[in-house]
Amino acid sequence: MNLKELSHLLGLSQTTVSRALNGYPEVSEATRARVVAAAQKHSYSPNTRAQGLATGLSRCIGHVISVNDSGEMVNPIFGDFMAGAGETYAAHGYDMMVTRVGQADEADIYRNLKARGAVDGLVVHAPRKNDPRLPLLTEIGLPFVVHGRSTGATVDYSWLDVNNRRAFRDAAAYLTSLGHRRIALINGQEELDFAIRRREGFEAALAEAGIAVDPALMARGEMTEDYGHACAARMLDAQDPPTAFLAASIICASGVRRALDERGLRPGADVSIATFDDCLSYFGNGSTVPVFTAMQSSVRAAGATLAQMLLDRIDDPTGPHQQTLWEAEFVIGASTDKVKD
Amino acid sequence: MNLKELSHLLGLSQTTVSRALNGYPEVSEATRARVVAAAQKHSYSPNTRAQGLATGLSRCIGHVISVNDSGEMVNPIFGDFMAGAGETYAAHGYDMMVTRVGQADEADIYRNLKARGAVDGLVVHAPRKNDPRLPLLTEIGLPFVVHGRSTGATVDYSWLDVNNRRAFRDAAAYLTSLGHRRIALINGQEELDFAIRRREGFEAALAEAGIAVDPALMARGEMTEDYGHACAARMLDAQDPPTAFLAASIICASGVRRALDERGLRPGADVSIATFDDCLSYFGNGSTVPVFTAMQSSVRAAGATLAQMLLDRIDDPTGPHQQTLWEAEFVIGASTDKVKD
DNA sequence: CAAAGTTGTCAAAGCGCTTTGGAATGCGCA
DNA sequence: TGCGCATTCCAAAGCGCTTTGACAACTTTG
Repeated sequence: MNLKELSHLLGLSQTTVSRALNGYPEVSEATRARVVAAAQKHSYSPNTRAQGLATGLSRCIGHVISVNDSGEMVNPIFGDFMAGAGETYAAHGYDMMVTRVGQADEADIYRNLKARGAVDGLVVHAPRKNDPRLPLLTEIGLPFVVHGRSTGATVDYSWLDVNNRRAFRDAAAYLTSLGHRRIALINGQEELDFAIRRREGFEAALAEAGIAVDPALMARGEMTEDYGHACAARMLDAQDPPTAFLAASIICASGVRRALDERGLRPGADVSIATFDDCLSYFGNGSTVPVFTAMQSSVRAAGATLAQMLLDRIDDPTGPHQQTLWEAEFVIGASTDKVKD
Repeated sequence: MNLKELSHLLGLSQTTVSRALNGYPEVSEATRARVVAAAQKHSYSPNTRAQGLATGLSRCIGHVISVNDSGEMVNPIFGDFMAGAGETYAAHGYDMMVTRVGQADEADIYRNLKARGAVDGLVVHAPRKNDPRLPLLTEIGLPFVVHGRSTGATVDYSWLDVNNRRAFRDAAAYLTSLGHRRIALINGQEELDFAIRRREGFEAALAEAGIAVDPALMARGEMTEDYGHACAARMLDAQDPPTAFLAASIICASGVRRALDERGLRPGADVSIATFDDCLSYFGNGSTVPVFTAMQSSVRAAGATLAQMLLDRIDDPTGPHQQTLWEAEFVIGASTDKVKD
């Protein structure tokens, strides 16, 4: 069923039917009602591609997930982010496209997305320091918003970020206030901007407490459960082990916890763990009392909000950039306690 | 840059340029080389929508993720599955579209996807028993493949599934062989077909060992960490607690483990845990020796294979259906041991 | 009652591509 | 020289939609 057939059926022109369906005022309400009913009855929906060709818009948003060439790590927050963003898109009649890309051909992919007119805009995930994507996208004129920020960016851009520096500073300060002085940071990959900020926050808190940073207590890497476990195991088995851990994600933290359990150490009572919590739907932080002391911020909410920011930007590509900083909520759970001596 | 401009630049007709780029034989190699070079230089890529309109194909695959209306659970395997599928799509020049859908308007969404010509085919996730989507998609003529199977389906269809029944039968049998007789099943939602099969396998193994099933030791629900923890906590605190657990996913299992830890019980030595493992990239099952005794099957590989099956099907929509059953690999880890008495 | 404005509708152009059905060109061969 | 046959290229139609500009058919106004 297409426009032509439908308009024939109704004895109207394609113009009128199109206008009736798209809410233009030049068509009488009686006609509109008749058209809408017929469209419903014959389950007519305009062909996406034809509509896009005619309007010059794709009504589609791109999400480029970069897969680093070495590992084949998929970001665990991806699903929840998409669920949040998808809600917003659906409400505005947008589709959502996902493109996988290695880092080698990164620029090509973005250029291609633009050249093909495949998307009207896109969300930049996992921004790095001096991320080359921001100037690139600005140059080729593809509207975008960034989940996070990029230190050293030479262009202005829209972003939504969590105050990672503050969150980690506060969490580390909380641990020092409990008397901990051997605090380990199990950080994400420090190519990523948020990980840099987290480290800075961590170091600031230590400095404030007059504690020297110990490189042996700072790890960086892909935030898997196994990574959390391996780092914690190594540190706990070393001489002068940490009495507290600061983990980059609840999945990491769960690996840290496993390392404690293996050694007969109880989280909280023996060794403290604090973690960042993205509020993943499949990995909550306990239902009643929080399992982990955590800095939490919903990645799903971030997805929904960023999607809205992007749609706004597509509506008005020359308007001012929206820049939003969320504070993580700090909750105290069962995994931290005064240092044991 | 579009075809018209490019052909003007080259002093050729649009036809010739289009044919040159699409590898048609009617154009001389010299001309083709010249055209390809120019396209490269001006970074020309055909407009997706125009191309689609002309060919009648979208070169896009849909993935519909159903979000159940109550909870807002996102399937943790989603990211890894998409990463696998995306690789295949990219290699064949296909895009990947994600649509979020509640269960209420499910049929509408699928119909709409077809009517709009938004996708050339799609992957059905999380099939249920007698899943209405299979006859629906067959009726509206949208090629699809199913990740899993649907008991009671009235139509023939292509699928790839893991032998869940066998996997859970074997794992349960392994536990009984270790002397366990109080074995708990922490299952997924039993609306989902795979969960039904798992339960059947579990029950079969118990029957073979002459053990009566105890409803108090069988849970079903969304496979979150918290769910695994809550079920295990409840069962362990009851009188006559289980001596072994069979968990539906490694995330669930990790919740079960937490319940053990809280109670000072050691996995393996005190209480055994076996689990299904989807080989998620961010939640491996230990790097050297497996943490959990597990039935493992890579969901990422499933994504890649299913994508290929779908592309085959789109190529030849009337051909025979491909139906593939994978056996999970059973690995023995540190989380199981002889029953303690 | 003619002129001017409103309202509801339409024919046709155009979005950027593919593809059909020719049409030139060059070549060998009679 | 002239004919047939590849080879190489092209003009134009068409994919399904939106949108411009025009036009009837009615109202309103002076």
